[in-house]
Amino acid sequence: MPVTLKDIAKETGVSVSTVSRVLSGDKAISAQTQKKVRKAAKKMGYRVNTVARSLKTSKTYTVGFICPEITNEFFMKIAKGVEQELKQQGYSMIICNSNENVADEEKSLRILLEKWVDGMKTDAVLVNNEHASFALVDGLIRRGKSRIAFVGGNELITSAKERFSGYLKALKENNIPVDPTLIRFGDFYLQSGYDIMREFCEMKNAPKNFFISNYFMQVGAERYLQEFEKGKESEITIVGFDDMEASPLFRFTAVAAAQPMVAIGKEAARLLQRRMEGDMESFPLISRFDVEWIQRKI
Amino acid sequence: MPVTLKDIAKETGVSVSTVSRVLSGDKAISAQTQKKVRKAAKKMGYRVNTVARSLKTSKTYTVGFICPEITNEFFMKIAKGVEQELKQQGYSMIICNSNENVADEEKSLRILLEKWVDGMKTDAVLVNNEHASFALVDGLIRRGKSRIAFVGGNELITSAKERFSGYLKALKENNIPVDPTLIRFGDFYLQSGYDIMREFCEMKNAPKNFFISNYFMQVGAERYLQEFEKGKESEITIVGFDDMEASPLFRFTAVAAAQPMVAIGKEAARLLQRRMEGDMESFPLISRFDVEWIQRKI
DNA sequence: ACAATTAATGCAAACGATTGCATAGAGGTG
DNA sequence: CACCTCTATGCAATCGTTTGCATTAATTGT
Repeated sequence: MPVTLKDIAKETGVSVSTVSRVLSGDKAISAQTQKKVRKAAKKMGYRVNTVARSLKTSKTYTVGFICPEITNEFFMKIAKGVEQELKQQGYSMIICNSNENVADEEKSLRILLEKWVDGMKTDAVLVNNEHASFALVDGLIRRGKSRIAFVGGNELITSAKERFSGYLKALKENNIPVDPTLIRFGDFYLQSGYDIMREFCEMKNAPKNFFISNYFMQVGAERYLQEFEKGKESEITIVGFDDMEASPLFRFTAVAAAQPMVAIGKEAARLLQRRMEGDMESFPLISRFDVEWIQRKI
Repeated sequence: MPVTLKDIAKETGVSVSTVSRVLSGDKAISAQTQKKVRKAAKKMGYRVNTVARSLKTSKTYTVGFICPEITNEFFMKIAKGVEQELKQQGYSMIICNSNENVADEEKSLRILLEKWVDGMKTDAVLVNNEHASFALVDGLIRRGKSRIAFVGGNELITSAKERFSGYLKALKENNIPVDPTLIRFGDFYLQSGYDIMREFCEMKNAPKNFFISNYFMQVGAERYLQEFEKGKESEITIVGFDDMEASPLFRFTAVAAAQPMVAIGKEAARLLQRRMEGDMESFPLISRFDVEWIQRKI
C-alpha cells in the first residue's frame, strides 16, 4: 500500500537506484532528474521505509532505555534529556519499564536486542554526590544545628554510599562526633522515608534536623511530619536532594541539592553516541555534574 | 557478525527455510531435524533479526506513544498500563515527547511513521468525568458547604468541559444558584492553579470550598495555600482529581476522584490491538472507567 | 507391486532500500 | 577522428526472513 522507490521509479521513468540517490541527496544526479523525482515523491506521498533501510545499513537509529519505573519523575527527567538530544540526530527511543524486577528487565533486554537497537545506556553520568551532601550538612551545622540525623538510601548503591560519606565528612570537619543512633538506611522509596522519620520522631530525645538522601524518601518523611506535627509550630529542618513537581509542597525542607537531570540525560545521550560511533576505548565513560542549590525556606 | 539463519543452515546441513520453520514452530518438520536445529541455534546464540522479519511480514510489533510531556506522572501512568499490556504480546513501545508543542509532535509522528509502527493511540479511554465531578461537588454540598468555587482546566478540552458540567449539575440538583464570580478556568498546569487560587483568596468575600479540575492545578493551589495560610487553622476544603506520588502532602484536600490510569492504559492497549488486528469498524472506540474515591481528611 | 497419499524438505522469490560496478553518451584534447 | 575523461544513469547483488510451490522419499491402500 505505501509508496516505494519502485513506484516512483515507474512514475518518473528512471531506475530505482536513481530515485534512491536523489532522495538521499547524492549530487551526481542531473538537476532535471532531481526535480522530476522529488516532485513525484512529494506528490505520491513517499515516506522512506526505515525497516528496509535498517536491514541494508544495519543502523536502526533507535536506542533502548530500560527504566526501573516509568512513572518515576526522576528517571523520566533523565529520559527527557536523552530523548531531546537524540531526536536531533534522528534517533528515537524505545522505553521499557523493568518494573524494578529482573525478569521484566531481561525480557525488555531481549526484545530490544532482537530489534537491533543501536545502543543502550551503560555509561555513568552522576552528580558530585559526596560534595553535595557534605555541603548540605555543613550548611546546617553553620546555622547552629549539630544533632543531624541521616536518612540514607539503599546502602548497596554507590550514590547512597557517596551521600553518606559526605555526611560523615561534614561532621568530621566540624568536630562533631558521629552518633550511630542518628543514622538509618532505607531503600530510596516513599514508605521507607515515612517509616524512618517516624522512628526518629519516636525517640526519647528526637533529633530536629535531618539529611534525607533522596526525593522520594523525603516525600515520605514530609508526609509523616504533616500528620504528626499538625498545627504545632515546628522546629524541624530538612535538607535533601532534588527538585520535583511536588517539591513546593514541602514544609520542613530548607535546602535541596537539585540534580540537573535533564542535562544529565543529554550528556548520557552524547556519551552513547560516541559509543555508537565506535569510540570503544574510553568505556564506560563517567561524567560528573554539579548540583544546583534550591533554597526553600529560611 | 550476528548469527543468521544461514549460519545455522550451514552448520546443520539443512536449508534456510527449514531452519526458519523450526524456529517459528512449524510442526511439519521431523523431530530429529528440530532437535538438531534448535541445539545449533542455542549453541550459536541465534537471535532473530526483527528488522528483516518486519520487512517481510510488514509487522513491526512496535507501537508509538506520543506524549505531551514524559515527566508528567499522569501520562506515564497511562503509558505504564499500555506497556504492561503490550509487552505480553511481544510488542514494544516507542515513547516520544512532544513537549507540548506541535512542531515536536509532528517530528515525532514523522519518525514513527517512517519506522512503520503498527499502531498509535487514537481511541479514547476516559473516566466518567461528569459523574465524578458531580459526586465530588454534591458531597461537599451534603456536608453543608454551598459556596463552592470551580477551578477549571482548559475550556477547549472535553474532559474539562465534562467536569464543569458535573459541577453545574450538582449545584442545580441542590438548588444552588450559579455564581459566575466563583468560576475560573486555567490550563491544567501548576502555575494556573496557583494563580487562580490566589485570585479567589484575594476576593473580598473569599470562598472556602473548591473543586479543582486536575492534579497539577491542585498542587499549585495547595502550594499557594501553604504559603498564605501558614499557621492559621484553616477552614478551606478542596475536592479534586487523581492520586499521585505527592498527593499525600496535600493538606486541604478532602476527597479526590482517582482515575485508574494504569487500567486505562491497559484498556487503551487492548483497543489498539483490536485495531491492529483489523477491526476498523468501530473507530474510534470509546471506553469509560469509574473513578476510585480517595478520602484524605475528614 | 504399483498408484496414490502424505510427510519432510528444498528452491527461489519476495519485502524495500542501498551501493559498487558497469556503461552509455557527452565533451575535451592532440 | 581516435582516445580519454567525465557525468549521469542503470544493473544487480545484498541485508535476513518468510512462504508458496515443487520435489523427493516414505507410507499406505488395494
